[in-house]
Amino acid sequence: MNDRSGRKKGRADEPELPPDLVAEGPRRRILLAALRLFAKSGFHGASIRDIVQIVEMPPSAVYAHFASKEHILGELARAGHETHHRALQTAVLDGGSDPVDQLRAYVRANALFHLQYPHAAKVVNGEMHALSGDLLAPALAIREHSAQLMFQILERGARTGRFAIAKADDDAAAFARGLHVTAGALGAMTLRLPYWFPTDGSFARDELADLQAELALRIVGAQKEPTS
Amino acid sequence: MNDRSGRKKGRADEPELPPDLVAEGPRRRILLAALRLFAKSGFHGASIRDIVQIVEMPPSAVYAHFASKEHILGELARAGHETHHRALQTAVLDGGSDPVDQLRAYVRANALFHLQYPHAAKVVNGEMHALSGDLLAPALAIREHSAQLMFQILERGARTGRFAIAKADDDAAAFARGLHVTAGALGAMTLRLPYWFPTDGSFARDELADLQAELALRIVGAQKEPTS
Amino acid sequence: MNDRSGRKKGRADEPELPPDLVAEGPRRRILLAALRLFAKSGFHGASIRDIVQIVEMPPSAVYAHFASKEHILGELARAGHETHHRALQTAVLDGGSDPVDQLRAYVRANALFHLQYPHAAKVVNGEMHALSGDLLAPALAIREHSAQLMFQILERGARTGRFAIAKADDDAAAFARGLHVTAGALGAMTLRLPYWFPTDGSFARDELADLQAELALRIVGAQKEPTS
Amino acid sequence: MNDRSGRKKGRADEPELPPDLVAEGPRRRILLAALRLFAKSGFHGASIRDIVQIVEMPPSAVYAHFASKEHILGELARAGHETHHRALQTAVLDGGSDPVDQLRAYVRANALFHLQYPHAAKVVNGEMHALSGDLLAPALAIREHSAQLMFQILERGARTGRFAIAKADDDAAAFARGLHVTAGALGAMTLRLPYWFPTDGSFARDELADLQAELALRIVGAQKEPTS
DNA sequence: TATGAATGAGTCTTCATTCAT
DNA sequence: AATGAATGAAGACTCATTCAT
Repeated sequence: MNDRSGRKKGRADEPELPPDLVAEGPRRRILLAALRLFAKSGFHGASIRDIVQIVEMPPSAVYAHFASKEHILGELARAGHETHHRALQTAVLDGGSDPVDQLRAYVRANALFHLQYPHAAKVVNGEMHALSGDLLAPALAIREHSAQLMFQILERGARTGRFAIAKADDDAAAFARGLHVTAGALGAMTLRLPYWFPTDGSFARDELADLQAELALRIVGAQKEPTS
Repeated sequence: MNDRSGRKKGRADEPELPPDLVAEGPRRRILLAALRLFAKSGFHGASIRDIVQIVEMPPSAVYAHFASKEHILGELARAGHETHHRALQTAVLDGGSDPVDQLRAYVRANALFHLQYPHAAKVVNGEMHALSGDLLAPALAIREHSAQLMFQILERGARTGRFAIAKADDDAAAFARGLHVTAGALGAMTLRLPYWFPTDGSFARDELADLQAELALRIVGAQKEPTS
Repeated sequence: MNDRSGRKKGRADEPELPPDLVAEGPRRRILLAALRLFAKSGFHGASIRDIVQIVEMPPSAVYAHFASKEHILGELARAGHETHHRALQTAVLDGGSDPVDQLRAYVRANALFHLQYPHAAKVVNGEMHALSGDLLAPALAIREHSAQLMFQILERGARTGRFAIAKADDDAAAFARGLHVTAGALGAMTLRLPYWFPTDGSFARDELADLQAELALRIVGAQKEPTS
Repeated sequence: MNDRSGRKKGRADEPELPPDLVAEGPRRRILLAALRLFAKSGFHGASIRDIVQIVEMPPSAVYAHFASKEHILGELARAGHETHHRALQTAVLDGGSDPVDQLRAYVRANALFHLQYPHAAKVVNGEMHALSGDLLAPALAIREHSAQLMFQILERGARTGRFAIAKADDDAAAFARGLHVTAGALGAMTLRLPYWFPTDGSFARDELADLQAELALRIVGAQKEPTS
């Protein structure tokens, strides 16, 4: 309850770095500065000098901690993806076996991640084009897992009749496309949160997450009760 | 109905530049190359040299047509916003007076824009941070109009009982927040299209737009019939 | 007496281009614009584009009249030197045979040139470093003539006892050095006029020229009457 | 007393950089190279590449020491003005209370500065047009002080009858103009020294300074003895 | 004469990175 | 770990000039 330091955010002392990022001292400060700058100006729009100006180091000091600028982004991307994925997986596993509950849990957790780590979310989703090779691969792998998790929930929900996935036509391929579009909408809805949600406290994060979960259930056409 | 001649796009000869961009000859080729590069690598990630390598000009030739690299982006952003807004407005005006029809028209038009001009959509939504001053202002103004248009549809639909906007709580402020979240979800769903929809022809654009419109109606809780 | 157009100068319609510059139409306008810009920013500080922006031509149009930017300066320098030299020579020839009268005439003419063509004077004296070869040579030749003219006046004045040229020591070499310093001071005094004299009309050119002539006589230690 | 060892200057090892310029190592070498080039070709006529070619650095190395090319000129201009002003002020303060002595001291010091730092003098007087804002202001302020110092000497000398300032007419305004012209001539005479004085040793600096001081006394019409 | 577009060399400056200490 | 200086490549952009029309 002690809040005497928060300068910009309504909630003080809240970490902006995903917890899967284990770093302390200068290394942590570099990562934090880079995260903010990459989120605001993009990877190519933020220079090493911009970063060290915030952290008050000489540019060369960065290279005692990171092999290259790209490695900084790589670390942020990896940790961001891991924290994100862990949050989703934990939530779903805790969410019971009903696809409706699972989806609600997934969307809530997804939203809360994007609300708590908006900078990381922006970087993770918008700056991957600057990554390549070994720095890109692990993030992409995790991302794929998260997508699969959502697909499985949707598929199971649809198969069991808990969801009424939208489809324009009637055949199996059309169903797959409906699944795709639905997953796309669910992901997009949450992914864009960091770009518009106000940080002035007018929105409670929990409420926002609840609202997005409710919308998610509408999107999939969730039935109120299991159809048996 | 089978079109396999296009090299990159499912449909050949389809313009990638928004029609509000009036340009011919070298100027048009510069804009097109810049559009693609900005969409792929971001404004700061694409150099003038990258652009002219595609267009096969010396770097200095660009400056016979644009005052600066930022002006290229500015022109793309302006035209992109204008074409986008025109599409939305026309669709809504043609959509009748029922908020359900209006929303369907809005979302369909929005989706079709993002499907037809995916590069422009990416640039317009992801590279505005590189713009400032007189180059930024017109785009922002148009963007605000488009947002207002959506809000008016939502508000009217909610007021007339055609929509059942989600809300966590019950008071007026909660309703406003619900409106906000709903608008956010509707916008996000479409805005993310260019990042995942396959260009191999497996999706018909029309079907995709229809599916998103259907999802939109679910999101707002559209009632099947006017309540009179 | 008709003055209804002067925008910047107290005296309207006064030419800034030395009369030895025979040019009309676009060629003249180019020379005028270049003269002003070279005087203000120096040869290297004024670009062809700066020039044509004033004259409202495309840059290429310049090359119908001048072989190169350096040729523009060359023409200004040549004509400036010629007009200058002609003014000095005429004045001295009209000035009678008394060295005192000759010096007065020389200085007056010199001052009037610098007051009437201040831009040309600045360029002629400050931008010669940008000239070389055939463009430099004629100007240097004329300059040498003007210097010789002054030296002859001084020498004759000293020899005839009309002047008491300052000298620190007493031998012949010291006298030559005194001549040198005296000539340097006389030239400098006038040459700097364009850098400080006010164009608001607070100084009458004639008065200024008279004052400098009076100073010149002091500098050479002119005797009131011929010593017989 | 014969010194013919110097390669370029009559006197070897003589610094060209004004002492108010505190700099060592590469920074000093950059300033020195820039000073010479600016003096020869003007600010816009000397490129960073010209400079680093002399100093044997890559162009980027310059920016470890100076924020911009204009900052190099700014530093030269500031230090040049300061050294110049200090020399004048010291000389006048040491010169006694008689305006004649003060003027002699002022002119001697002024001349010696221009003879010892001819490159700095050229730059300080000929390249200020390339400076603006915070780089220009300090130099202009100092310059104003130097001018005021001279004016005060002249005014006091005229008031006390030690000087007979030339004037064409007789009223107070004419006297002010006479003062102006006189000051202009005194300044010009010295200012032009670097453009003509031979560095081959044929002129002793002291003699040159003395000769200019003598001319100065003539210019102001100095009376041999105090009038009372 | 005039022009719109183009051109290659050059402008100043910043980049990520390295190196000696 | 840290640093101050350095570095070569690249950044955006401007230059004087040319060329086809």
